[in-house]
Amino acid sequence: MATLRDVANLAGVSTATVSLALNGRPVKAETRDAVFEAARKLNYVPNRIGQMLTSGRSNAIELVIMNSPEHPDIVRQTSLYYYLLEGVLSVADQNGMSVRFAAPSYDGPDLKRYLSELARDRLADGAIIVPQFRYGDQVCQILADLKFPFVSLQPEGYGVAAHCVDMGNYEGGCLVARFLLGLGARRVAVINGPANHIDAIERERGFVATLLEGGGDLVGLVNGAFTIESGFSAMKSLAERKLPDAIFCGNDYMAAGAMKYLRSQGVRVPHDVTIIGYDNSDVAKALDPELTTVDSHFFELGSELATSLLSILEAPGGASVRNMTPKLIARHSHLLSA
Amino acid sequence: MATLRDVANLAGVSTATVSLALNGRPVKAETRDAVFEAARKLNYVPNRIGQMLTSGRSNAIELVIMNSPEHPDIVRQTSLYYYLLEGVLSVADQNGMSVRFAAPSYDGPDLKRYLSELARDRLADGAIIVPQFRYGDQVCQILADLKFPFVSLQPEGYGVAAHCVDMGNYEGGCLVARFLLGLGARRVAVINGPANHIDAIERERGFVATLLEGGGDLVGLVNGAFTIESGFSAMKSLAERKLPDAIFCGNDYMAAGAMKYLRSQGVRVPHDVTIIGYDNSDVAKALDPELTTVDSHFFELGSELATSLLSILEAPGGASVRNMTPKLIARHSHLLSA
DNA sequence: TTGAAAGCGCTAACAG
DNA sequence: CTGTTAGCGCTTTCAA
Repeated sequence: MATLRDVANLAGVSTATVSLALNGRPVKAETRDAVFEAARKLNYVPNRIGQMLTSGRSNAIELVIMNSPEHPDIVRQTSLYYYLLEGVLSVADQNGMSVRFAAPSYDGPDLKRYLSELARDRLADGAIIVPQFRYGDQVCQILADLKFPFVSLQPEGYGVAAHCVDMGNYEGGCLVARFLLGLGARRVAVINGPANHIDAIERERGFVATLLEGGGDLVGLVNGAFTIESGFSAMKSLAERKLPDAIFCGNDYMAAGAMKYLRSQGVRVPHDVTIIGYDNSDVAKALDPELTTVDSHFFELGSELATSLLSILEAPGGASVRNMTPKLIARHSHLLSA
Repeated sequence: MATLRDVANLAGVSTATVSLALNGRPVKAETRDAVFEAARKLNYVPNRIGQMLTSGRSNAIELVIMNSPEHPDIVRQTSLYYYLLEGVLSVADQNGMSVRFAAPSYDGPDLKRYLSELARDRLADGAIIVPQFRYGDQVCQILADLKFPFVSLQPEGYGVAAHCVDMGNYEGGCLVARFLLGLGARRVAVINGPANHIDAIERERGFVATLLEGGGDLVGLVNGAFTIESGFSAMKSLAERKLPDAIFCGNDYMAAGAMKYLRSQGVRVPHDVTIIGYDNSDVAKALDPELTTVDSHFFELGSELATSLLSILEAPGGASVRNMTPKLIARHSHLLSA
């Protein structure tokens, strides 16, 4: 593998000159040409490790998607984060940064070690944290104490003051409530995700506040696990009482489960009851009727997180919030008011 | 940030001794204790960049999921690769390796540059390639020429002799054909993915060979794009002729689209026609009726790829194939024979 | 405009 | 068992 020294020898100049030339610094034109020619001949590609050591930067960012031991399946079963990853990747790519990926779990001492190494082993210049659960502030706190640059996907004021991107779950909940009220729904139930999942909490808060304010009644509330099966059982337990006008499900998977249970009981969607999902995931379009849901724009979320992190790396310190706006996607799982 | 030298100073020994002690090499017990104590006090975490530079290894592997400019959506819209990524991550983690992620496109000169840098910039010790499309051999060829260690997710004998993990698409196709024949199906159609997608080709080859051998007839064949919409249109064009007994769809998304079209026409699944999907993706379980499909075990595929790569890094050279076995998941989108 | 030399943090070869 | 020394590949003063 050719090194800078090889190029220097071939071009008949010093390594310092090669470095200058290759990095576009002022060098006599002929010298520059000779250097480039030599580099080309040798198929020279700079050893990034060498560059890192001198520059002290790794030009990499780490995407950290936290997992809960209580709900190990959420990440694996809801592949939304793939889109987020793609969004991060696109921005990183454009800025010559590479992306590392990790998905540690909240429990045990391993986490502390992981974070401590993340912050100090110099493999990444900064991190994007997806806390998911309430205990996310532990993570942010540790990173903040270590003065390691990071952005977190969470609403403002959850624990540590830091840089965050708020995906707009509260607003999304409001959106759904307003939509249902507009449809004429009055008696409404919620099948939500885990009670300690940040997104679930926020969606519910926004939804319930807007619903009650608008004169609707919350007539049922069950927590599931963001999975199809849990949506099915949640719907089952909800159906023990009189069916509401509409059911807001914390994500599309649970909506799919709920619809499955209803169909098994001969209840028609949307004819007998309206179902609303959340996430605009793959399943939303696959269901029949297609699911009315909320799109959080996960790809754009990823790019926003990456953009935000890059600007923090440029100008460290402070705290900030960027608010993303979810969008309601009206499809066929709701009925217009009579 | 504490360095080795700081630890050495505090412990009153040389940096070499600290290095030995920290790496579990023979050192007098008291010395070792002193070193660990000093390291702990300083919150010392080894700078990986320094380690890399001396060892020449980065302890990272790069997961490369190739994209086609013709079908830019496949990766973004079928999130299966997320599970593969998780599988790679789990093995990497267990072996102290980290994972980088990239998703380059096949077109243009950028690809060559990307590969050339991948192979020479020393940021990754090896790569896992997911070629997806036929032109994948270009990529493997370049990497092989550069003598960069890699494993490719593809069947044996596709281009360059190398290390590959075969996900068993041919066998999966056979599985479906045998299943349908066993059900009594005779007139069968296929809605397949893009004609240049490796997985699609293999699934079809296995399927058609087994079907004809078993006395079935192939009465229709349309290529879609692995998306719901393309499944919908493919089904529409297929339905211009007499409906077959069964339709094998190249993936679950297209099966969802096909089912949607059929339902819109009042055709009942599985009563009037049997639909089989592929991938056992999230949508398979969400559909109603739940989709009979084939599971390729993407998580395990990821771990296998990583395991394979790690062993190549241990003992370079040669070529190998590891065959994975897909599994048919019988659910409710098929009818038992009368 | 260019070269010599130092140094980023670590490991390894060699002496002692 | 431990210290000295050299060196991994690069960038960056500092002189010339």
